[in-house]
This record gives sequence, structure tokens and C-alpha cells, in this order.
Amino acid sequence: MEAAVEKLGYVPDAAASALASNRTDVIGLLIPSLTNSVFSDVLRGMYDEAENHPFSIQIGNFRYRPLTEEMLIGKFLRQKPAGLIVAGLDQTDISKGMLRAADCPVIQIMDYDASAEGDMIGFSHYEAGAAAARHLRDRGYRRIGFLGARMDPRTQRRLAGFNDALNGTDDPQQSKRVIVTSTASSVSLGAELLRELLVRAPDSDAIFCNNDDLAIGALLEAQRRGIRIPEDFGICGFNDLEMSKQMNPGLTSIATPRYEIGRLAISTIVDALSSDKASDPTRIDLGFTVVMRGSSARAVD
Amino acid sequence: MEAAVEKLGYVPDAAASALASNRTDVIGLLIPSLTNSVFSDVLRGMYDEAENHPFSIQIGNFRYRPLTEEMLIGKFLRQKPAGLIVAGLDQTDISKGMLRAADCPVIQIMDYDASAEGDMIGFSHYEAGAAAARHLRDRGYRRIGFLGARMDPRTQRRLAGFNDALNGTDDPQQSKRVIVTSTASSVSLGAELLRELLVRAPDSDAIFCNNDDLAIGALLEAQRRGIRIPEDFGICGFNDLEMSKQMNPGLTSIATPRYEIGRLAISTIVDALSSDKASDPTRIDLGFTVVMRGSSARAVD
DNA sequence: CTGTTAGCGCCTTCAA
DNA sequence: TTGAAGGCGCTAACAG
Repeated sequence: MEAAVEKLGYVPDAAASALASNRTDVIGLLIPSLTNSVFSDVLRGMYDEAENHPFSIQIGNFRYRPLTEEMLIGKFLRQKPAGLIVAGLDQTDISKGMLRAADCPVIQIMDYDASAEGDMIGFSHYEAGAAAARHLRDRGYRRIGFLGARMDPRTQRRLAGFNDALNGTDDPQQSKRVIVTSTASSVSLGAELLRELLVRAPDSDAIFCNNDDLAIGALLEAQRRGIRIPEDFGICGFNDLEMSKQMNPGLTSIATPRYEIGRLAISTIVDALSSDKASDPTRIDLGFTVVMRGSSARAVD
Repeated sequence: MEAAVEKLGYVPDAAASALASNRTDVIGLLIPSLTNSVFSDVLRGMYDEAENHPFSIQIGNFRYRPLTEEMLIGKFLRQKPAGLIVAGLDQTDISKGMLRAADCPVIQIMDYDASAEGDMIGFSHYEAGAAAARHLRDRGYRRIGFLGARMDPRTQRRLAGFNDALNGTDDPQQSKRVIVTSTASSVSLGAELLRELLVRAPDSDAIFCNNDDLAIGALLEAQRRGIRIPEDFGICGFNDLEMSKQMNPGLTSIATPRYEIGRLAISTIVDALSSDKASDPTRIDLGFTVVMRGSSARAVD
């Protein structure tokens, strides 16, 4: 009979199946931005992992707007997804309530905070910011600025870690060296923010950038201005994009496990779906790595 | 009654609706790669446009494999999508048959070829390749190479246009200057391919790159080798990524209407769905623009 | 034009 | 273990 079914070219109807079983094979993914190059790696990991499973991925873009996220969570949940993946730990209370009540696996990705509730796969942005500050300080830089675009909650946590780690550097100007904006991150913006830093605090001798786009823009702008890197000025980026190591000098950055987060998010959902017994909570801190390259490789005496 | 319905928090069931109407509100999108930075701009355009409509977007990644594309077209069509968007004009015959028979709007994007069938929104890659060759020749370069990664059909058309435009340049070595590989494009690969070109044809004085990733990698590698750009060596990229204009010198590139393609693809489907009368075929050539910057701005006598 | 009803195709339960 | 049948909630066709 199965053979006959094969021959006749039978294909199950997804809608009928969904109606009867109250479940689809769509995994919903909610991300704050499509511009952010970060998410393309996460997506790649997800698609690589999903390839071996009968799931489709449907992306919702909430544009860094919590209320849009709330609306999309509701919309996705109504579609009876196989699972839901949301970026970040900072949903509104209403969103959190919906996620808690959802009758499908829900994973939060990108961030890790032991005190937050729910399943999560990510790393601590606070620690990453602190590690960047420490790295630059260890290389002998003393007047370290911060360039940031679109300060989402994770960026703010990096800034908090950065600031806390620099406390005791007794740089009275430290707060002046934090240059942030609400506009989207880009290479051009990195150049712009560096110019602004050098106006507001011209004696700055290093920067930690929100992400590698900004860092690359700042590096290129510094070179246009004849600033010697790393001798006179150190730069540390964040994310370690593929191109960062190709810069001249190479860009020091913080490598983040974006691809792995994507893979694990899907495989966690698949596992939760296959093992009918309630599985253990998934709370994975994947960590990060400071990758030193030329842009901060100053000789320390 | 409608008010009561509101009050009771009624929400329609997507699966039941799909089963009864034989139609969902999902627009399927088939792309060959998630790595390619090109598609993030296309996606952005799509999501920006879709925001005003009740459609969700579901992405299939066929990894440059025609048979995977075929399988995904079948899978998507079975879900009764509101519409289908496929990248490229080069599907297998079976795929083409399925697309022709689909009972939903189908748009091909990224490419434009007047002799191909079906609705399409894109531009001519052949012409783009020819324009790049002409630009470099007009700036006085005479021994122009081509760097290419993952030669998909559109890339090959750019190469064909490039080659045809250089015919008559009477460079007997022209074919030696074409360096291509099957691996995925990246900045590092651009550096690598430039090194290879300079081994195989050391007298080359310019390159047209597959895309800006390669071009940026080649530019940075050339600088590491002390090659003067644009005096001794000209570079033209493709796609005009945001960061290209920030390079030192700025990277000459071919600006492509990626965001616009995304927007138009969605709005075309929405229009086709709303106007019940069969609408006119959509065949839009959006063109491209050669943006000259420092990397090819050599004084011509 | 409004109100009613018969499926849509599968899943799941219940009977054999 | 296998098989039959009732719904899942909506849409569209049809009757009034």
C-alpha cells in the first residue's frame, strides 16, 4: 500500500495536517534586524542544521521594536509553530508571558544571563565588554573610548561590562569617550563616530567598537588621518567578521559563536520535539574569544 | 457581532483557513546562498515592503544546487503559497515546468534577460560585466584580469560580458587572466585569487572582481604587496557594498539595485493577488550603475 | 444580499 | 494490531 501511495505521487497536505494535529513544521525565528551582519551567520547555522530535518524557517523582523516583537510573537504562536527562536532576553512582560505559555519549544539566543528565565543559547555580553576593556588596558592603552550604534540591550550590556572593567583606570574623562547613536551600524558610521570621539576627547588612545563594521570604519578613518595603529591608537572590534583579519593591520576583535548558536538552536528544538518526555532546560553559555591582531598589538613595556 | 468577536479575542486559525481556501499567506523565497551578502539587501527590501501586508516570508536555501532548488520548489508549492520568488533564470526544466504550472504569482529576481520566459525583476549581468571591462579599459588599463568565486549562472554571464567587451583588446594573455574557483566568496579569497593572478599573469594591470568581497580582499592584498592603486593597478568590484566607498582608496564598483529588487518582488506579488484580473506580465530591467572611485581613478592621457 | 451547510484532508480516537 | 469515522475551523457555494 505504501508502495502504491508512492507510485500515485501522493503528497500530504500541509494545511490539513496542521489543522488536524494542531501543529506545523515551521520554526519561527524573531530577530531585531536584517541589516546586522551578525544574523546572517546565525541564519547560516540554522539552515545548515535544518537541512537534515523537515522543518521550514520563517523569519520575523521586529526592527528593535519591543512592541513589534510582541505582535510577531503572537502572530507566530497562532500559526502553531514547531518551535520558536527569539533573539535576546529582553522581551516585554506580555511577550514573556506568551513565550512561557507557548506549547512549543522556545529558545532565546544570542545572549546568556544565568539570572534570566527560560531556555537560552548565547554568551555574556557583559563579560565580552569587560574582556575588551581589559585587553586594551593590558596592551597599555589608558584612555579608551567606546563607539556604539543602535544601543540594543546586548550592546548596552557590553558597554556596562566595558565601563565596569575600566573603573579604577582613574581616567576622569572616561564618560566623555563613550560615543553612541541610535542609527543603524555601518562602516561609514564607524568613521563618523571616530571623528566625533577625536573632537570630544582628542587624547583618546584606543577604542572598543560595538561591532566590526564600526571598527573597520574607524580603522580606515584613522588611516586617512595618518594615525598610527597600533602605536598611537588601538582598536578592538566585536564579532570577528571574516574580513576583519584581512585588514591592514588585522583588526583585533571578539569572536562570537554566531554560527554555532544557530545550529544549536535548531538542534535543541528538534531534540525537544522528538523526545516526548520533557527534556532538561537548555541553558548554554558558549562564551567568546578575544582575537588579538595588529590593531591592538602594541608592544608593552 | 464583529465587536463581540473582537472582545472574545477571536483569532482565525491559519491552518483551517489554508485548508478551506487552498491558500496560505506565506510567500516563498528561494535563494542560492545565505552567505552571499547580496541577499541580505534583497531580504531587507522584501521585509520592508511586506511589513504593510499580512504576508510572511519563508526562505529556502538551495545552496547553488539546481536539484535542491527543484526539490524546494516542489515543497514550497505544496504549501499553497501566496506567491513564490526565485533567484535567477536558470532553473532545471522540471523546475521551470513546476513554476509555469504554479497557481500563484511567481517572480524571478536578480537577473534580466529579454529572451527568458516568465516574470522577472533584475538587471543584465552580461551588460554589467561588459560595463566593468569598458570602464577599466577607458581608464587606460590594458591587461585586465577577472577574479571569480563560485561561478553561478549570473557570475558566468558577467564573465561573458567582460570577455566580449575586451575582445579586440588584442591581449593574447586575456584567458590566462581569468581566475575562478568553486569555493564560496570571501574577503580572504579575494586576497588569495589576486596572489594567484600575479603568479599566472604577473603583468596584469587591473581586475574586475565577481563581487565586492573579493575586490576588497584583493585591494587589501595589493596594498600589503606595495602595489600602487590606481596608478599601477586598477580594481573594479561588483555590487557596491556599503563599506566599499570607505576603503582607501575607495573601491570602484557596480552598484546593483538589490534593495529595490526585494521591494518590487513583494509589491508585484501583492498587486497580482489583489487585482483578480490577470495582470500584465512583470518584466523589469532595473539596470545598474558604474560608480568610479579611487581604485580605478587613474589619470588618462 | 445574507444565512446556512457541506466539505477541505488529515489525525486521532475508538471499535473490532 | 488494524480499520473506520468523527471532527479540526474555516471558506465558498448555494439556497432563501
